[in-house]
Amino acid sequence: MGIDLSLKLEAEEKEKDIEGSKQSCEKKDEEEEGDASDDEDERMVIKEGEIHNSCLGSRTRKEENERQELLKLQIQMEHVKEENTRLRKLVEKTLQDYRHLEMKFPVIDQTNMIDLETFLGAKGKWCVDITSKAPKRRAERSPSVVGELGLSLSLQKKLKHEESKEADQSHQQRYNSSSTLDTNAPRVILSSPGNRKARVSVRARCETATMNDGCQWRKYGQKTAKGNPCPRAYYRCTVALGCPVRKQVQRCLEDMSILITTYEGTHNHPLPVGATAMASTASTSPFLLLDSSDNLSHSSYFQQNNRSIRSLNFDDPSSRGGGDHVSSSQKQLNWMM
DNA sequence: CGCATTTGACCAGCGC
DNA sequence: GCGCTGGTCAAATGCG
Repeated sequence: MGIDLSLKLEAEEKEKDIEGSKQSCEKKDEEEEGDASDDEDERMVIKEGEIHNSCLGSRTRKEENERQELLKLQIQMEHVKEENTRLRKLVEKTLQDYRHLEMKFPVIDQTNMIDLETFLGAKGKWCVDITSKAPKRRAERSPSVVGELGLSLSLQKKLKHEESKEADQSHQQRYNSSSTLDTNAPRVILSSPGNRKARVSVRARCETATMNDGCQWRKYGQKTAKGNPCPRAYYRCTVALGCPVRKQVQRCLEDMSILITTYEGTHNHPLPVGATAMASTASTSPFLLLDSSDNLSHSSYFQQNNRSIRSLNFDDPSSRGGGDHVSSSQKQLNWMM
C-alpha cells in the first residue's frame, strides 16, 4: 500500500542524509589537511593532531545522535506498520461485509415484490422483481438479482414504430445486459403493449436450433441481423389456422449456447396438451424473476394475455407431452410455453 | 408427393 | 430522397 512506499522513501532519504553528513566530515578533514601545508613541520604535526582529535570527538557524537535518530525512526516505522496491518484488516472486513450485503440483495428484492408474486399465483416459488422504467437504472441493477436457479422474467412495453429509438435501444440493452447475468439462466422478457401486440422474450441455454415450447411452428424466414453473425430465424404458429403468434429465434452473441426466443402475439387457440401440462407444473418451477419496465401495465397485460403467461414454464421431463405438436426440428428442446 | 426449410427479393420504417 | 435495416413473402429445394 501507499503507506509502505512512503515509509520506504522517507527511510531512504534519512539514510542519504546520514551518508551526506559523513561525507561532509571527511571532506572537512581533507580541506583542513590542505590548509596546513604552509606552516612549520613540527607545528603542523601538533596542529593536525589536535584538529584530528576534535573531529573524531564530534564525529562520535554525531554518530550517536544518528543512531538515536535511526532508533526513533525504526520505532516510528514499527508503529506505522502496525497501523498499516490494522487498516488492511479493516479494508478486508469492509469488503467482506459488502459481499455479504450483495448476496442478500436478491432476497430483499424478492420480499418487496410480493404483490406480483401473489398475482402470478405461485407463492413462495417465484422471485418477482420490478424495476424502474428507466433503462439506465435497469442497467445499473446488480446481476445477482437472477435467481439461484437462473430463471428470470421481465416485463416491458412493446416498441412499435411510434415509439422512440431510445426505447428500442433499451430493449436491446436488456438483451445485452441480461447476457452478463448468469448465462445458464433462461430469461424471459414480456412486452406489455397495452393495446399493442404482446411480446415475450426468452433466453435459455439450448444446444438445439430452437426450443420446445409445445407449439407447432413453421419457419418462414431467416435474416442475419446487424451486430450478430448468427442468423435470426422467423417462425409462425401453425397449431391453428390464422394464429397470429410469431417467434424470432436467435443465438446470443456473447454466448452462442444461449438461445433468445421472442414470441409476439396471443394464440387464438387452446394451447397444446404439452404446453398446458407444463403450466400445471408451474408451482414446481425453480425460480422465476420478473423485471418490469411498466408496473401499471402488469395487471392489464396478465388479464389480456393470461393464457400465455400461465403456460410459460420450464420443461419438466416427467410432464413432457407436447411431442405430438412439435415439428421435427424441435425434438430435443428443453422447455415449454 | 406433400410438407418443411431455405434463400433471395421485396417492402416499410427510420435516420441522416 | 436515399440508404440501411428488420420483417415478410414466395419460389426453389430438400427430405421423409
